[in-house]
Amino acid sequence: MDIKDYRDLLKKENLRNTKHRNSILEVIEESGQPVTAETIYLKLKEQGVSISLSTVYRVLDTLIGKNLVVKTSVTDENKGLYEINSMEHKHHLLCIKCRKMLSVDGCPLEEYERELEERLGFTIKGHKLEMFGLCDKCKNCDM
Amino acid sequence: MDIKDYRDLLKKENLRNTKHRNSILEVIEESGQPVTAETIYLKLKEQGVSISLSTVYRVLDTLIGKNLVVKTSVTDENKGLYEINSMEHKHHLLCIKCRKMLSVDGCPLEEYERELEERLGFTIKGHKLEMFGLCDKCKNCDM
DNA sequence: ATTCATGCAAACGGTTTGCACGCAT
DNA sequence: ATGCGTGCAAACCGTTTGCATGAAT
Repeated sequence: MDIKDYRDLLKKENLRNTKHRNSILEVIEESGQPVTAETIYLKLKEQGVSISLSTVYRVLDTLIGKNLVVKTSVTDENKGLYEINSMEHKHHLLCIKCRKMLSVDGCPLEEYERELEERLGFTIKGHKLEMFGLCDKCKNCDM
Repeated sequence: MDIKDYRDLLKKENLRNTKHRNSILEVIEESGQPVTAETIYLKLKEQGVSISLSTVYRVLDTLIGKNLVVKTSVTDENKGLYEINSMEHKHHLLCIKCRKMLSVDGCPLEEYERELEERLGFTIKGHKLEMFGLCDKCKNCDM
């Protein structure tokens, strides 16, 4: 089933159905949080998939080109973070201790942006909001 | 006066008062928007200041260490963006056409964050909000 | 059979670092 | 006189690219 999962998705975008594209989509999807190219690469290696880092980057580029994946942000070490493009408007919550990242649906900014547009003569097309702090677990332990 | 401007600021932080530190602070401050290391470097060259790019980076690191400067974000080309640490809570508006960046004071997120904290058991320590769109000028011209 | 995907190694570009010299204290 | 700041070149690291090979259609 690994190999069939994303076949239709890829076909719809006129992309060839390759093992790598499938496994990369799978890794991103099931990790449930934004991941770096390196993470994808390592997870695949771990699963015994033979792949090169440049392929990961190329597949990511391809998938981004078809809007199946989005590069949502960048880690402290300047590594790009990628996730499935759910098309839903999401924001992120990063735990500064365990580095886990949560996605949050919904958005409190519509009114604010409308007010800013009026005040500044700017037309706002989008935004990116990242919050950071301590997650449930980390805030209750001392190390 | 170039040389005296930031002397006290530097002294207060136990930093030696050097020409480069002064001019870098000056360039960042008077540019009034987040700037890259390269921009700083080029502006200084333009002004006839002899400096190397690595010094720019080192001075930036030093100033960040003393909280005089903050690295607020990253350009599309992965260049870091630096600005004076005004200590005020600010957000940014980037014009996707002319690439000008505006800073906006104030923040509409307090309540939202409190609500999220309650809902998710997360303690939110901070956030970063970037908005993008078309500025006053750009939205009225076609090219 | 043709076109596109992949691996490898080399290139790239922003940033960092080691070392010798120079300047602020 | 001392220690910190600086320039230069080389290293570093995430990402991209050229080229030859392999797989999907």
